[in-house]
Amino acid sequence: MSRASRATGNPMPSSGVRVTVDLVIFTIQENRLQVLLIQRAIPPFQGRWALPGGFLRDEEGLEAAALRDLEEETGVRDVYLEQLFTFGDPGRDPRGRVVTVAYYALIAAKTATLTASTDAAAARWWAVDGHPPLAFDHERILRYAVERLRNKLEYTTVGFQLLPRKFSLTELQRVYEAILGRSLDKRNFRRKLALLGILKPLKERRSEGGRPAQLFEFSAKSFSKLRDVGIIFPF
Amino acid sequence: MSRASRATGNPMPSSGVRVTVDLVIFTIQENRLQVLLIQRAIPPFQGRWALPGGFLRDEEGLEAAALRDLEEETGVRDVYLEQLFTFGDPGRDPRGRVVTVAYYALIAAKTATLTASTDAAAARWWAVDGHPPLAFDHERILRYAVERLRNKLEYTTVGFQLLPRKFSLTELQRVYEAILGRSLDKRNFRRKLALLGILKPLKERRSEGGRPAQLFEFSAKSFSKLRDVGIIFPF
DNA sequence: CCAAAAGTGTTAGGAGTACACCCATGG
DNA sequence: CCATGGGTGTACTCCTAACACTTTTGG
Repeated sequence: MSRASRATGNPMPSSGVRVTVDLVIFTIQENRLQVLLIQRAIPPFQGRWALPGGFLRDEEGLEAAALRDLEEETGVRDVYLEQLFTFGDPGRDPRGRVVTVAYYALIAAKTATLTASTDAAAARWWAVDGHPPLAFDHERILRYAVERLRNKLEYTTVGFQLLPRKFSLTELQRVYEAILGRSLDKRNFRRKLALLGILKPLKERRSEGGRPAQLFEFSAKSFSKLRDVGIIFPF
Repeated sequence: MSRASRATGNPMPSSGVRVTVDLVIFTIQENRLQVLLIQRAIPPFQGRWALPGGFLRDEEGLEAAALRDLEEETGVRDVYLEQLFTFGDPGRDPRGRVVTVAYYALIAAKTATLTASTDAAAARWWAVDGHPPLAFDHERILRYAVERLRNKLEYTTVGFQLLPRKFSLTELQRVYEAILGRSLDKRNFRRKLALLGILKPLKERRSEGGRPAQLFEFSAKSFSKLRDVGIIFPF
């Protein structure tokens, strides 16, 4: 049947399937990984917290829909966004058959404004280890997103997406520690970064109750080189 | 709007979006990575080769749809199957808005029967480096699948899925070489495998024109240990 | 001068890589 | 006995991981 429908040109079958895009939006606050949740105002799962998301519009690409939702929720654009997984079990939404393409996004601390534009529902950041029960199968989606983020952290440079353009090495290390859930050795961490050569030292320093820290910015030029050579990034 | 539609309980919008599941089915033949393609009998892309796939049924899970298609095309069950990516750009299918959830599958050499059950269209294996032009955006899907397979090969044990239960170390090495596209050092390859302890030597040997080869089977017990410890698998 | 955070080197162990010859069988 | 593929060990390099004290600033 499947090949037949493609091969024989049967008209596209009518379908009760709806497509949504859901977002796992991460940030770092107080050295902890946080996720943006909204509180549902109506059934099903009234009062429960859920991942933000919405239906795919007819002439809209998947990533475009994710970016639109993201901007509606947080007011930010130009963030790291990556498709996570597509969830389509029958029965995962009591209102009908819904296939959800999940994305995750990384936004720099303090960038988000959490536009309270939308009606009734609350929206706030929750620590990933300490969030309330979630609606639908969103717990599963969130767990999967955290797992993906942890893996990506180890062989890419996504971690920088969670920091402002200028940052100290200690701040960067805190990001890694928050996501990986373990502490890292300061000297080994710094040596590895120096070796990778992907940080540009700035002339600025910043004080925070002790000796002022050298500030850095991420050097995009070296980023692509890193990817090409396939260097691994294991702390 | 997106949050609103979830939060306020608007009725599910009607949608022109259709969902299909497409399959990249890999096998190894003649020491080369092969992919199963079908030839389209009618427009659009009449005569072009394409990935097998079909529309998602209303009460069918995504993976179930992929397994059903797979069995229809090849007659095999119990194969490695993994969701690859979801492609949803408007305009990727001239017949209308189609969101495609792509899966890739690995089947052991000579397992597939290529059931010629379906009407008109041809179906055959093509070497991945040497396949004809593809319909729709299937070239992109195939490239992505190969990339994913290469990556997975390096830190998981998916490679074993392309071999029959009993195999020699040389056969296993050929699989790795075919997928990675480079030759590997025999001694290093064998030492690494011995170190991982995921192969069970059998009492059997097999002759193939030279000294008979020791046969092994994959030991599932050690597999889980490998994943838990997070050992990497880089040749 | 004290508290707080930044910054800095060495060593030992494990993994990766390169490399060449003998072994067992069939014809 | 020869052709064919199977099987084995060593040395070097590089990366990882463990580990403690000094420096610079603000109050």
